[in-house]
Amino acid sequence: MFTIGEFSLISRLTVKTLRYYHDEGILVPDYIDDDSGYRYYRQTSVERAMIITMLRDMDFSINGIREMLSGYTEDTELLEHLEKQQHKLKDKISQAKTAESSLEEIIKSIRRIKMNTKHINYEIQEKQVEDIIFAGFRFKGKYDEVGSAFKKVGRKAGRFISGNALTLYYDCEYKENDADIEAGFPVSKSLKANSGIDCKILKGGKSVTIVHKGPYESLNKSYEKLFTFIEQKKYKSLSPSREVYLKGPGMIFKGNPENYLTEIQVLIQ
Amino acid sequence: MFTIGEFSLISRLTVKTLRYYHDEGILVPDYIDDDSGYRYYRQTSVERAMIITMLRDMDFSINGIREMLSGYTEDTELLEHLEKQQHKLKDKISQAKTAESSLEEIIKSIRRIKMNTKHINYEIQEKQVEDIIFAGFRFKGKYDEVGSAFKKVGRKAGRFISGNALTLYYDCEYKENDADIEAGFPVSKSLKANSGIDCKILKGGKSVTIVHKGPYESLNKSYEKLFTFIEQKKYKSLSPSREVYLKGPGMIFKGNPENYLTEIQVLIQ
DNA sequence: TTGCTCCTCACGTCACGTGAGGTGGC
DNA sequence: TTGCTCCTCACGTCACGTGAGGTGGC
Repeated sequence: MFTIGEFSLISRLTVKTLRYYHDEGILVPDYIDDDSGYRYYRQTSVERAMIITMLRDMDFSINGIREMLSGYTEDTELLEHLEKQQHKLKDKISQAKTAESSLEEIIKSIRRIKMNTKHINYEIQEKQVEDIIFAGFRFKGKYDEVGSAFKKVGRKAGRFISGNALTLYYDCEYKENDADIEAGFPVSKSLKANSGIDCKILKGGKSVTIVHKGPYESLNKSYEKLFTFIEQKKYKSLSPSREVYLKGPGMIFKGNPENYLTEIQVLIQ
Repeated sequence: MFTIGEFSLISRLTVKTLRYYHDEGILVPDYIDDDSGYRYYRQTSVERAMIITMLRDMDFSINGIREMLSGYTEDTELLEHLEKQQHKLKDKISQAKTAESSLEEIIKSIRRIKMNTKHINYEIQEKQVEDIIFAGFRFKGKYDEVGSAFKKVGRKAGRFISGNALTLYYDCEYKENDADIEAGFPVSKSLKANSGIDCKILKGGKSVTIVHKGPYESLNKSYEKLFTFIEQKKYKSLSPSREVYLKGPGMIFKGNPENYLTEIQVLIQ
């Protein structure tokens, strides 16, 4: 006869679990001391404990186990129980598998962004910007409406998207409410115009650029730097200016705005 | 603005769940009527609801989701969360898989027993019993000690077991306490004698047999029939008699004793 | 005496579900 | 008025875990 502690070590079930199984009547001690209330278990109960553990591993409920171990379930009924449980397990497996693979996708895309934004130069740069095919939605409104514009274009352009989201600002000044904005994505091939979404080639050329780190509210600081530089160099800036969102709120997680990365590009003559 | 019921239809989350997510602060209504307490949701919250659903599908806890959606987790931290969750999911999958395959094994073995016991003849039969290689443990004791004897032999003979458990009764009379019993299994090859477990060839021969259906306590009825028949036929019975357990308490489930099937075999001259 | 094991009882966990009892708008 | 939707509050679920407060044997 083993005390509950010894039996716990043998059966690899916690003392609490053993007491619970006693309460539930699926693993009753072989002897209980009337005075102390101590539970004692025989060697033969080890086997029963192992069977219960096995069934619990198979996700059977305590009630299910009680019924199955009661000894008065017919074979056919027992088979039904087992097959039902097998189905449940199979469902669980396939669910977990799809969840795992979409999680994998998300992890990959975050890693990709991390890789791409690892070796960024935060200085003002003069560089050549390439031509791109651009699918965009142009509207007049507030700056914070670009989010829904991206969604619109995203739905249409879908799998042809070939780079980071970007916006074109056609105004030469800052406008609170009625800004002339085009928001969209570079795409791998020209798409048919559709519900306000237009495709065109954005000509590249010589540009001055800077990568802004931080929330969008502080973008003005980087604009200031950039235009001061352009003025010093006596360049002439061309409209529209562009913002490329290297790292932003993203599709799923908002992220920390302090870590947002936005490249401002101004074409020059 | 949608009422909670409308939003429930759109988001495919129950009203109760939406109220709970409100309480937990992970999906707060966009407007709450002060008088009625009615919750109202905007279109933009649909997306958030979908993200939460996705994360719940991936088995994230409400607290985990709250943290991840708070917007102030760094990328590295976020990646850690996601990878941790991925590990959890992978563990869950592999656990469920092993559970499912052992369940499959059990189902198969029960089906096998069902098949084998489907077309059984319950009449007294005269038939030829074949020679078998038998690994057994012989002891003097009570009938209900055969269980542990089977276990002993089972552990040694393991994968060489090639048929149903059987016992040999060497006494010519019924003994309550000091019965001379050998319990074991037919095996596919002769094993070395070891800790009281002995291997030998059980010679077959002409026999009278009957299949007993029901608990072991009622076996005496079938014995009576069998020996009455032997007497009538003027056969001479040979010792030991055998019991072959076609269907019994089994390795895992006790089953219903009313359905136990035991073949009694008595060799005759 | 001390330390260890055992006991019971009540409450906590997690993500909701289930009602009871009541209100408000069409 | 009726039927429907919404509300809050309290309690239930499932398989234990956590701790408080206490006992008994070495």
